[in-house]
Amino acid sequence: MEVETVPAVKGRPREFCVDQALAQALHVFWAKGYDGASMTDLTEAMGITKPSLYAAFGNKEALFHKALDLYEAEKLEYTRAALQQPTARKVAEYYLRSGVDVHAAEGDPHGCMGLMSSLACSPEAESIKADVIRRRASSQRALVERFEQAKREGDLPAHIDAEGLMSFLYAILQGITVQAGAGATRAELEKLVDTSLALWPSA
Amino acid sequence: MEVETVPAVKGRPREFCVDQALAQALHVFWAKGYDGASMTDLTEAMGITKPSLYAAFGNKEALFHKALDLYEAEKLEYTRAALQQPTARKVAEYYLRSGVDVHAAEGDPHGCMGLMSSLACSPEAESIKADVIRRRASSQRALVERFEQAKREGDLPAHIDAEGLMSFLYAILQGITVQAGAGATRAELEKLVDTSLALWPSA
DNA sequence: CGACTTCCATAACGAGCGGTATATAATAGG
DNA sequence: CCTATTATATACCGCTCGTTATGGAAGTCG
Repeated sequence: MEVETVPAVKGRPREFCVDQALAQALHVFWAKGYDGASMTDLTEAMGITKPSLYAAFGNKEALFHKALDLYEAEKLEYTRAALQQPTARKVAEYYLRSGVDVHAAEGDPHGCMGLMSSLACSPEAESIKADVIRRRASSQRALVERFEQAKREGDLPAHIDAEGLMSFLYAILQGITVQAGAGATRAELEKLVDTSLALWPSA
Repeated sequence: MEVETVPAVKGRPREFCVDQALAQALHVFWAKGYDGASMTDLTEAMGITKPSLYAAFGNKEALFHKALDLYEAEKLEYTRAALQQPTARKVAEYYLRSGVDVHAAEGDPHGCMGLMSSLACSPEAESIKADVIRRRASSQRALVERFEQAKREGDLPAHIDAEGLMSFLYAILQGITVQAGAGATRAELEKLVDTSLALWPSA
């Protein structure tokens, strides 16, 4: 999978890097939300003009979906890595501590891009909401299965409801992202995580 | 404090009820968020024209703040009632069960108006965010004090961090409102509450 | 009955939105 | 060199936004 140094396409070559421009667009969407990010915001941050944007990405909605793909691949990778942890408790701890790392990071916007786009987006953005909710449901399903495996392996009490526990863990994570977006300090978020883990059921 | 049946004002009397119109506006803001609710949405739901709205409420932002006042007074009253419960556990249970009742009610929009307005609002609505966050902070302070009282009264273990527990309870509530807004069923939300309460620290 | 005051209805304002038509510049193949 | 193809740059489109000016309708006061 070598990058072709010679473009082998006919016309004038584009003068910007698509991946880099997409990363800038992600940053804008993350900071301002789908509706709040105007095409002017986006093109200025991406360093390209509107026709270039439309030629390369389609339209605003398509750009957002591609940005969301990048966001999940880069920033939400921890939701997959967490499942590999040996015990349910460690899964939860990995989930929450990584959640704090990602959603209260120094150089990135605070809060969760998916959450802020699943709420509050208003007019035509129903497809955005649906996309985010669909992705979230997939992640939640994996978490339920992981907890049922943990029950079988004995590191979760048998009386625990896996779906309830997943919903619980997800709620904590959502609370983390909400509070991070509202300006909570990292110390406050870590205290929240510590408190949550102190209450986590032990086998 | 009698209602004056004779207006005693000079000009033409207004033809709509301000309180009722505000209630309609609240419903629209709750369902669509600050940015998502257009003046046309609002005036249509309120049954009045734009000049009437501006004369009675000032502008969109002032209308929102008044709607938020009404929302807190009517729908978030439970956050104050919860503090009166005799034990910290009952405070938490009252908080969470009322949260489900309010944010997944039949006739009202699902999710929390304050939360959806504190996230994602975009351009000029910074003052909205600040207002919501300020109100939230006041509620959170009361909860911390209630938990410290509970520690003194012995119905919370002494090693518990009151701020951490408040942040935890708030995160669950925020998770409830997020999941309610995303279409979670009432049964799912109640399962989340049951799981959370099962993990609540006992004295 | 005016005079005055307040409210309602229509229509319009400027600004910003997402999206695009047009013209020009840069590369490839013939 | 010429044509075809693609990217860029400028300017603009129609639309909706929040907000307001204007004219008339509906009241109280003298």
